[in-house]
Amino acid sequence: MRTQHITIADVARACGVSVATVSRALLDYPQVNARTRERVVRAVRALGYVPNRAARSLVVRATQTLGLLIPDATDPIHGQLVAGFEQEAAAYGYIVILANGLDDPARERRAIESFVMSRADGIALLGSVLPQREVRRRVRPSPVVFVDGEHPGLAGYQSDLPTGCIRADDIAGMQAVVQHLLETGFRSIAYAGGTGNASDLTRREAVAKTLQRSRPGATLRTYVWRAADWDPDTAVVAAIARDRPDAVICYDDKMALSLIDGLRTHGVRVPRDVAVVGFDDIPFARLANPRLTTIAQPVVDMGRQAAAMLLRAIQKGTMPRSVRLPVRLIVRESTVHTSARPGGRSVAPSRPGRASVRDR
Amino acid sequence: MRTQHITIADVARACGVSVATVSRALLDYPQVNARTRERVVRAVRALGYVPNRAARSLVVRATQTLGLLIPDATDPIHGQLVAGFEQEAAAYGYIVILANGLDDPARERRAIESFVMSRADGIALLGSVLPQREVRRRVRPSPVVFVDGEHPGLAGYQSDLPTGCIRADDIAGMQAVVQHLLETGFRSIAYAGGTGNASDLTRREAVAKTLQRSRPGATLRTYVWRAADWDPDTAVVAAIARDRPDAVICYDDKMALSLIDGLRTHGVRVPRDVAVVGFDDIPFARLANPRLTTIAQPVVDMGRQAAAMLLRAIQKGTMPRSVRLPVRLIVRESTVHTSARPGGRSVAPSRPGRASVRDR
DNA sequence: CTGAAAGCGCTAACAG
DNA sequence: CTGTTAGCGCTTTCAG
Repeated sequence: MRTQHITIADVARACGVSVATVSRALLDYPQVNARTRERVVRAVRALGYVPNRAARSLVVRATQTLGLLIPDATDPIHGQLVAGFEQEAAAYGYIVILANGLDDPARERRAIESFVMSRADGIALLGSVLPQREVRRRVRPSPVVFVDGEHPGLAGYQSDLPTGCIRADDIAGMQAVVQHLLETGFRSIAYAGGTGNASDLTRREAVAKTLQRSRPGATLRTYVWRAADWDPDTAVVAAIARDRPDAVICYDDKMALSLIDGLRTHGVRVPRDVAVVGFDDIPFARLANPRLTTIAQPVVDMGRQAAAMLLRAIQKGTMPRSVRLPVRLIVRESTVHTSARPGGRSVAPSRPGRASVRDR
Repeated sequence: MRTQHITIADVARACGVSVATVSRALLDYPQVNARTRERVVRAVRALGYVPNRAARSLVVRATQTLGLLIPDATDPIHGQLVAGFEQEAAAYGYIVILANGLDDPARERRAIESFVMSRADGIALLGSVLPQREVRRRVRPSPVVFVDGEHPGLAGYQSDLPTGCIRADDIAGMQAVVQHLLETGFRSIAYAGGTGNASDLTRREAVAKTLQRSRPGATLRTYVWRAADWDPDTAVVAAIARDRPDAVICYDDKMALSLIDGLRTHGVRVPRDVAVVGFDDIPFARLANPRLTTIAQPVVDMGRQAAAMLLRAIQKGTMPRSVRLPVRLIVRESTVHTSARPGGRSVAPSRPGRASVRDR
């Protein structure tokens, strides 16, 4: 345990050259003699030398490190983004330091400060609950990318900064959902959400607007789900079981699956009695029974793109423009009447909306 | 973008003291004059100074960093471990660098080397596919913790190193499952797995042994699932639909849920025609329809413990002993005949095994 | 209580 | 092609 780490000086001594030569050999400088390099490489292996990144980054003023903040690693959707991000970063020799913000501004500030202490060359924030300008100020001069910023002030997605923001096009997604539901013949459509963050507000608003466009004067009944992730909000479930709207659009898949489970306990059948829609297309959406109609966000890709944007910003010194990524409506059983026979096949909706796919 | 970072020298200059004093003030040395400290703190805030961790760790020979390798952030079970690990690390002021090994030895070696370059004070490996001694050698002198090591040589869980290993007690879990199935009246029991890693081999073996103990001579029919995570292995599904074993114990919940979904397509009812058991108790297990009987591992806690063990090893210089954590059998609908009525309630098994709970 | 100075391990001029 | 040397930003003796 108390062994010191091998340093470049040890290697230099071992093969009778200067530390500069060892450094150059390891950095693949072309001017080093092939035989010298060979000796160095051999000594490195023999001694088990591994360069000290801290020392290196101190002099080159770059850490080859990206910081990634996510709300909560427990959520599969965040995990997928992490996977994409880490993959892209690793492909370019960057390491990633990870922090969970838990939707708490204080924790998020601490995480950001930690990234700055680590002098991360770039920082990505998923679901940040802080104002974007505050973040920019804190991390300056490192580039930041916001993925699905959730600061309430961002509701409507109009006020994302012009560069360095990545978003799925929730609004288009919700329009497609509403259109699909209406075309399928559902009349009373409700929304279940309630986190109060930007995307919750935006999604609800998008549903309301789309609904009003086709049926002026209609108001959107909204259920406020207060339970934590995965947990059923029994009050909401009971209310929906009682009200029996034709369809409920949920904030995300987790909520939708919880709701479906809760409704089953109440003896309410989905989609026959109440249709349910989710958001995200987590892997379980298609394994649920009934399989869940949802909006797929390209999450892994968003993670990859976040890293790629940072890498480009680091290299070029200028942050790429913000992007809005397309989502896909995936129609599955939870919004399509199944035949009476248990285990029966799904029936296609009359006319699937544009930009939608039918699954299976 | 091109602004230099503020250094401790800038702060010193700004308040007319030496860098040593600034350093001491920031490190809360008791001997600094209260008024001096005040001036320093003020300057720090005014200038937005954030210490450079690389510089600091170079001199103190500690990085306040933990490395965490997981197979794949996409998997919810791994995400939960990450959450626990990061939480514990953060609570003690450590940052975590994350890498995905993807069950690939080469990637895992690269990740480990990266941790060593970062001079992580401790390293945790989830589902490592490398021999434990090789890993120890590579990371020396840093402490390593193995969580659910998956190197095939570890099958049977006899050969985990005596210190620094964390494992769920899969074997006890499988015994409880088999016992539960037999007591519930299932006779032909099959196993579906096939990753070939340590826990797959061990779980299968545990099932086979337990079965043989109660019915000598019985052989365990095994289905080899070759599809990737989440994807149905259509051949296996078809085979099970044809063979109709009374119950299938799956390697993990993902496989179990895929299987259930596949069987539904074949018109095979779970549990009426075939009962299905998973492993892990991912959040979706209890939202599935039928709700999935499974073995719960304390994953978040395992993450926390992994970090705690490393922290203790860092502090005391000696690694705690390996631990085997208890698991819980959670009996849900997928192994209990439901009433004919759709949406019907579950019926309790005659005598739930020890260490098992009934859910809901 | 504070300052000067010596590194931590490495890279990058600058000489040779 | 290789060696010498001056730092990178910080902590920590050692003197005052």
